This record gives sequence, C-alpha cells and structure tokens, in this order.
Amino acid sequence: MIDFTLKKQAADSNARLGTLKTEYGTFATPMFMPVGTLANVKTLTSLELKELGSAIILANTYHLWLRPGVDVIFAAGGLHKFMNYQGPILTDSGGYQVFSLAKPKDITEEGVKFKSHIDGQQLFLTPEKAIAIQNKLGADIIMSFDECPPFPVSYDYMNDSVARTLRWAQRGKKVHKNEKQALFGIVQGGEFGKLRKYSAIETVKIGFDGYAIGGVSVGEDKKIMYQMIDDCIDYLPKEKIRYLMGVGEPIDILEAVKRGVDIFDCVLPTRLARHANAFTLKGRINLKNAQYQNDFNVLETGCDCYTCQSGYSKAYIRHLFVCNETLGGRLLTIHNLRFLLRLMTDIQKAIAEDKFLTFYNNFIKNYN
RNA sequence: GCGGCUAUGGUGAAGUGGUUAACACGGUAGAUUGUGGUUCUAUUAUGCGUGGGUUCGAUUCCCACUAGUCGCC
Repeated sequence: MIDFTLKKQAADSNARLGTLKTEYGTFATPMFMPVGTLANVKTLTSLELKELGSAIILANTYHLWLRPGVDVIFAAGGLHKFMNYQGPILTDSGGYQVFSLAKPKDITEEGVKFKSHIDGQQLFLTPEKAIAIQNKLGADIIMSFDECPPFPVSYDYMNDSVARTLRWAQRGKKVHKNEKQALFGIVQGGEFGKLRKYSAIETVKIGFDGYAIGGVSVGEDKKIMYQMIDDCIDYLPKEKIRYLMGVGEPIDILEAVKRGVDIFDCVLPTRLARHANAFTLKGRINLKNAQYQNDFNVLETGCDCYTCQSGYSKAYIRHLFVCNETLGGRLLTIHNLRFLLRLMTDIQKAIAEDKFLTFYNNFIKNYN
C-alpha cells in the first residue's frame, strides 16, 4: 500500500511538495513517470533508469495482457521480478486504448470491445477484468478502467460517458482484491467544467488511494487543457496524490504543478528521442536537421545526463539517426528523461525554497 | 577500327509532338502528450547528354558529335 504525505503547500500558487512511500521505494513529488508500456522503458536497462533518477515508471495493462500474457508475468513472480526492476510501478488500466483503438459503437455499459492491434482478434475488456489483470501483474499502483473520449465530443455524449466511467470505477473498486496495491480513480468530463466538477466529486465519493485527471492531451488546445485541471482540482482531497495522465511537455508540467498536480506520465520524452528530438532549456531541437552536421558540441552545455557528460556531439548523434543506428535513440532517451527528471527535482527545490513562481517564469521565458 | 543498343533530378527509373515530366529511394522541413518503436504530412528536375535541323511548337521526329555499353576484328 502507498502512503502520500503532503509536505508543503506553496504560498505563491497551488504547487505542492509531497512524498510518496511505496513498498519498492519512496520519492518526492512533483514527479514524472517514464513510460514502459511493454514492461520496459524503450532502449534502457533498469540500472540506467535508476541512474537517471527515475523514481517510478508506468506499464500498460492492455499491452501486457496481450503479450506476454498475465499468466507469464504472474508465474514470473509479478511485474517487478519479470522485468528485473526494483522500483515502484504504476499500471494503466487500458482505458487509453478505448481512445486509441476502440470505436464508439464498441463501448457498452458492460465493457469495451477491442480489435487486437497485433492479430486483429476480438477482445473484450471490462472494469472487473482490467482490475483482475492488474491484480495479477502486481504493480504498486493500479488504475480504474475508464473511458477516455476523444476531443471534441458533444455534451450529451460526455455526460453519459462520465456517468459510465463512474459506474465502472465503482465496479472496479468492488472487485479489487490485492491489498498491497493502491487503486486510483480517474476524473473525466472533457472541456465541460460542470462535468469535470461532477466527475471529481463523485469519484472522490467512491473513495480511492489517489486521483487522476484523464482525458487531457487528446487534441484540445493547451488553454482548454489547463482549464480542465482548474475545473476539477479543487474537488480532489489535498491529502491524496493527484496524477495528470499523459502529459509530458515541460511547459504543461509546469502549468499543472502550478495548479496542484503531483505526478505525470508521458511517452513524449522517449518517443521524441526515438524520432531524433531533444529537450533543451531553450526548447526542442531536431537532431536530424542539416544544421547539426558539423556541430561538435554536446546537446546542452551544463546538462548532467550521461550523453552530454560523456561528450557525445550533436553531429555524431545526427549521424546515428541518419544511418538508422539505434544508439541515437538511446542517447536521446537518456538525455530527454534526465531533462524531465531534473526539471522535477528543480521544481521540488523551488517549491521548498518558496520560489516556484520565479522558477516557472524563468523557465517559460527561455523555453520557446 | 566496324556494327548494334542506350543517354531523363542526388539515385533507380516511367513517359509524351503542345497547359503543372509519373513513381520509388534519397534530401530538406514539420508533426508526435495514460507508446500499434521503423509512422504520418509537406516539399524537392524552369528541365529530359551536346550542337544543329524539321515543325506554329521538340525531352519526344531527323542528322552530327560526345559518352557509356555489347558484339566482331
């Protein structure tokens, strides 16, 4: 079971400093979770993750359900042992795959009909099944099965969807048996303030160990996304951890921390890395650009990541990408994750020193 | 030396006597937010070996030259 302690509430904003204790380790919040959908953070070993300062990672129910299958992971002794990783893990419920893989007509009260992206076979996921799978996977934190609707949908559709997600949350909580695992509820409601508020209040009534804000970064403008947070966050209990799902743009993280969010996950740093993009304090750069052909400087002077510290140049990393060498993606994955994880500890430090807003303003001023 | 064949962008190549020269790769740039790792989008030949000729008009037809290639001596 997890234990969240709110250590400090910033005076200059809703930003907060906290500690999350889990069986596999304790870490400070705000924190970012690298995504390891298929029981691995792509291209990295567990040791490398640890060296990056990664505190907790995310894996995915749907994907592990299909491959290698829950029984294999259970037989291995659970997800931690299976993937040879000794830190905290959170599993997503498969709700996002409702958004990315299922069609609206395949969503019913009972559950969601999927077509496997691997072999096309018909699959059916229910709130009960999503919890049962996660119970067997054995992550430290598991998520309710929710519907993550696309943007935009009509008010009426969202109204029904929010109600359904609440019933699913209730059904999931009822069958959750593994007491070692924390279970989080998920707030939905799209851009409709009234529904966000309702979803938050009703989800809290059901009672969870932590609360997530879902249904963001699905195509809406940034302003709308920030509004979605504003519309529900005050209805989430201060003493429970708050998780904004699927957000990883540095600016978005800062905006959310400012509003009172504690943890994040996102594929962005790792996916961008595999597509030759690197985070820097001035914004993103694309290493495939011709301008780096003869640039023998590191990605960012002063960066403490392995890639920059050991001297890999932009010209060399560009060459690796041009030749399709996998080392390029690895070097940028290390850099991008370190960039975000350092951002999180910088944020923690700023809150602790009562300088969050100053830090926020400085960062945004430099990051284009 | 003689005879045959071929000459289209960075590459492999389609194609036509008449507005914007197909397609693929490569190049250039953009996208990517609870990951379907090798994806998507845009853009990329003011020119069809060189010089003449025929024609209202030639990358397309004719001639010469040049280069490549195959065969023969």
